[in-house]
Amino acid sequence: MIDNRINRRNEAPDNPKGKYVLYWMQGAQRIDNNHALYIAMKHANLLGLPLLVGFVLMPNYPHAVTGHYRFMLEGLSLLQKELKQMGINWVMTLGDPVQIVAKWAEEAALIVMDKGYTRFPRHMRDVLAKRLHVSLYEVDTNLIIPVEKAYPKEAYAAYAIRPHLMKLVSEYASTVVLPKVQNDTQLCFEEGVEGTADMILSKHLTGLRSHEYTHAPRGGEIYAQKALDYFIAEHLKAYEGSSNHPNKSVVSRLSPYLHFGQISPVTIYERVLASGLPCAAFIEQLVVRRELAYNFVWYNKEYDQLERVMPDWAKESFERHSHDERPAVYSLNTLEEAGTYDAYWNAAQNELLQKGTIHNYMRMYWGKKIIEWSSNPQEAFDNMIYLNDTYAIDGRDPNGYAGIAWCFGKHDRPFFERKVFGKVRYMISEG
DNA sequence: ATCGGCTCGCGCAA
DNA sequence: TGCGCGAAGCCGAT
Repeated sequence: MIDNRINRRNEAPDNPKGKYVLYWMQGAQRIDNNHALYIAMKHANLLGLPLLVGFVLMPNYPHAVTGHYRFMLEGLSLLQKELKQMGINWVMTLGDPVQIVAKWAEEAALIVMDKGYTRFPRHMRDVLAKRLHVSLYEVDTNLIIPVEKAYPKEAYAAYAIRPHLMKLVSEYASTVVLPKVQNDTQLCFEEGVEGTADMILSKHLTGLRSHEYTHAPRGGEIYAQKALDYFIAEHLKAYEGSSNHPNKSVVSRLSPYLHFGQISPVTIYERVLASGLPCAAFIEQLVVRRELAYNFVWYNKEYDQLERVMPDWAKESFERHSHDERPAVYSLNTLEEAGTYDAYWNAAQNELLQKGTIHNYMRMYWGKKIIEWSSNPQEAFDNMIYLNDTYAIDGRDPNGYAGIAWCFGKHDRPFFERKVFGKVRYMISEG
């Protein structure tokens, strides 16, 4: 089944003079259940070459703030140590991935990379595929079912994709067993960036917009595993009973780890199933809702353009209600500072600012309210994208774009006419 | 507290 | 071609 995750991205041959196999790691920042790492190790062993894992640290990733980088760098510094212990070379370089991977490629026998799903990571991979003159393989490892194997087009709603996913999930959710490293020759890279998250932030990332979380989760594969253990032990039972009751809000807290690929959904799936507890509601989230979000961004490249996101019935409905009176109209600034009249909404916004996450249910309520408080849907949409991308640790993620689009009728059905929203589903605070 | 209706269009059986 | 049904909705009737 691992072969079904590989996409050969060019026609170029291996470089017979290559000194190493390169795994350009970007989206899957982990060792556990990393299919791209597995493929790269297999190739290295076959060719008798050492493996180089290269990560490119971009100093100006779109929308990223210091808190995002900190979480990611915490994970990378642990990862680097683990790889070294396994006999695998690691280099992290500051700059533009296309330039740097092209440079690493000069001495590589072949290249493996993980897959990017949203516009920017995807574009970089497309550019590299055209530019490189050495074999380039792309591996879909951040989904249980690779996005193109799951469904061949943009799904209208969850019901369309659900049976396909559920039919394939057990086939694809199997543990990756990494081969032993056979050649652990140490390679030397002078341009590598090293040190703790703090050191790297203060030395190399000084141009960033500063936003630090007061209650951030800690980044890294072992903390992802701990969060999973904790969720299964303490919250899975309640999740099955009341995940749609906001006052009993049960969160898996795994989405920041999933966003940076610090944990594999395969790992989560297997561990949750192995617990023996009922888990249908959680599996629905992990498999159906998550893969639907990836399906959305993969097949609809304008996933962050309101016009391209709304179904026609929602468009017409919003238009008919464009002159409805709003209960309040808030500026981006007021929203950003959690200064509305609604204490529940402010709490959700403050949680976003301080922890970098919002409970799934609350994010929908959060979004629906922004629609109600904006003079038009376009402004609401743009503000939601901005706030989520900037403040959520897992912003800039398919789940975020799909969640925001849902607030505007995407993947949903029409409902009873009401003010401002028309036939688009509305939500009110409960208790 | 619980239930059917609201409303649209896709997916699939027929 | 027709029918079932859908992310967390609301409303009014019982």
